[in-house]
Amino acid sequence: MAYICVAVPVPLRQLFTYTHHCDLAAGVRVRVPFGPRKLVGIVVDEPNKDAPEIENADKLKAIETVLDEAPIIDAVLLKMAQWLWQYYHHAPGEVLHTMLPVLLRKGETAQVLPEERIRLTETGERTSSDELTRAPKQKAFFEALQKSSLSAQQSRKLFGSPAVKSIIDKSLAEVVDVVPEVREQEWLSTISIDEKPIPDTEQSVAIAALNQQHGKFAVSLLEGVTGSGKTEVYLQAIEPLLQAGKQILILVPEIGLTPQTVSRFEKRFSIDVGVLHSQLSDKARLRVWQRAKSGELGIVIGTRSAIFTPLANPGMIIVDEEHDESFKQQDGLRYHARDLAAMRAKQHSIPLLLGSATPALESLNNALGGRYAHLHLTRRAGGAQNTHQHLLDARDQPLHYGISQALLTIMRQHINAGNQVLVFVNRRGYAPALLCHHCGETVTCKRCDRPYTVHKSHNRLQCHHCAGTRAMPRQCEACHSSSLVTAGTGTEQVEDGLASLFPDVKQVRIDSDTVRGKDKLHQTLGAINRQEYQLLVGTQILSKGHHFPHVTLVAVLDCDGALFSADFRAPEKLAQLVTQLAGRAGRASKPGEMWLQTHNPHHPLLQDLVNNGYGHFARHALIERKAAGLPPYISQFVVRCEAADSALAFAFLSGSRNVFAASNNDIEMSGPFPSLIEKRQGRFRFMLICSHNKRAPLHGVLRQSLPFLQALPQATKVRWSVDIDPTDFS
DNA sequence: AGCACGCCGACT
DNA sequence: GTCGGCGTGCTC
Repeated sequence: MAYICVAVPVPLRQLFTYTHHCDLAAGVRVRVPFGPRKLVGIVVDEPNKDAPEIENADKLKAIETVLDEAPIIDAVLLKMAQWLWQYYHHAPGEVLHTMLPVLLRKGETAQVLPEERIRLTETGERTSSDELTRAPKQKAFFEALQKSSLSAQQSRKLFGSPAVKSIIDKSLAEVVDVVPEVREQEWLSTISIDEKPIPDTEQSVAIAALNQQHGKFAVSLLEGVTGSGKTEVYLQAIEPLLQAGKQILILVPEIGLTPQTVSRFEKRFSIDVGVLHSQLSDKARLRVWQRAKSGELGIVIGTRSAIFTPLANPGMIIVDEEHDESFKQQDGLRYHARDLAAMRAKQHSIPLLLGSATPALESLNNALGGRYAHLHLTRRAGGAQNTHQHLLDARDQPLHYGISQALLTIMRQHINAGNQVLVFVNRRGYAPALLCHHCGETVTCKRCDRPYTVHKSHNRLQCHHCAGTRAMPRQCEACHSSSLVTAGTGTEQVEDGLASLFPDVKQVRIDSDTVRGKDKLHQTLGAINRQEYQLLVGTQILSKGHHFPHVTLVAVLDCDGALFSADFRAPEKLAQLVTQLAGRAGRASKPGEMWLQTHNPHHPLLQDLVNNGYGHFARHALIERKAAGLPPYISQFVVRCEAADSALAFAFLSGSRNVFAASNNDIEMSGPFPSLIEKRQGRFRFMLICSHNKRAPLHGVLRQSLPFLQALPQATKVRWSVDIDPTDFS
């Protein structure tokens, strides 16, 4: 009789011991009884400290069924799981759970299932496609079948269900179940290198440096301005690895995973690329997981959670746009995919490549400190000029819909020259608030205590925190005055204003309200690049991965919010946004300019950004972070707590603070204080920030204290969570 | 997180 | 007399 340590998917920071007639390998799934229910757990190797002693072994239950013949999680991923639950102080069962595709969590088989394929029958083989001239769809399908059998699903998608059905009804083809064969390094039989540009000096240096790193752990930061050809470096750096039969894992931001990105890799190498994104069906996701694990796929591209994809022969990991915030999970297991990529690369002894035009301060600090290789691309391809950036003093200027007269004049010049103008507004909707002109009271969402955003097109108010809406009120709720006015400026109002200021100009608004769904966004972007519009108004979406060759002027309407935000990362985020935006505009023949409208034209950070660029700004911001004792020079974690009863949430964090202080009075704490968004969906939110200049003691305190936090009287009545290395304080 | 057990209120 | 409200406690 063997004792087996199992991670069970419950939010408990412990493992459970079961009995079984023989030993089981770590990484195998088992169905186990757990209280009154049955759960799918995963066997782990770690000796369980919380396990009962062998004397009271009679309390142990037996494993009900073993679900896998061989481990479905390899040693490196198991090691990563262990690191995850220790570093993020999370429940082991939940960690392993998040690492697996949904179907495998549910206990579904990890074996590759037979797939429905359609092939010609004997009758079909003897039939000529000329007999189907009157049915073109059927003819096309039939001719495709003459070349090779097809998957049933793909056939229906390509030729339509009726055509497929007719061919089968005519007994020309039949449906058969076939288990797809596993062909490791399948891509080696088809790989060919498509025509590729000759790299410039900087690119060659980067590629050569990366070629030295094969088979060993090394991290490189590729700091390359927008349009300098980072992707070309990725392509040429992975080429020898692919040819050596090594797999490449590429992480991209959520919004950056476009069909164009994928097809660029597919086209260069003529190989299948596995794609993992949030909208994939569970079945499709499992299939990519299987093909990556068996070594069939040469390249896997995916968003954050793709870092958990198993690989048979890993050769390199790439994190593109590594500064992007979407790499940090913001609920549940709050991991950072970039950190995890480093951890994983180390375990596999393979290189990690981080690429960005605007590196995260954390990565830049590692590069400057010599822990990462630092590679630079400073020239835009094709001789394109950098966009010139200027500050525009908006003080005492009359603003028309949030735009100064000076800026309007510049916009008119660019439009008259036949170019496109991009107006960047950091706010959706019409206006961020509706307020009473008489008493100054704002109309607020009662659930969130935040001003409603005015959405004029629907004539409604919308709360951007809880998504609740209400009709536009006629009177002030406080003084019953009927003179309600909008305050501040959102995309919708800018769009309205520009329509009256530039009545002759076609404009389009791009924000999450106007472009719901990827298709709509791509359609709009296509129309923009065909110059169907001269004026573009939009939010953050515009800064992510799309190019606007005809835009020669980028106008940023409000930089001031970020300069005085309670979030110390706000200036860095603004600088990244502005720099990314500048990089999207103009081309060789059409140099662009950017105007940043501000009430603080002498602010040192803005001055630095505009005069010296992001690289300089970021290096300076690092010095400020060091002086102020902020990350990455210190470590942080935050305890968040939310409850309908605000006093209860506050009390839990006060109690937590006392627990931490008792454990180690060296750690610095601030709070508990309300979150930047104090109330969301009817719940009050508070946080307690804990910092220390060394990571180990900080984590030590947390490890010691967690059982006491769990035992606090409020612990079961509130929702609380721990966020290690927080990046978002909203 | 689930799920059962348990102890008080308004109903056929 | 019961059905059901959700507070408390446990899960190898």
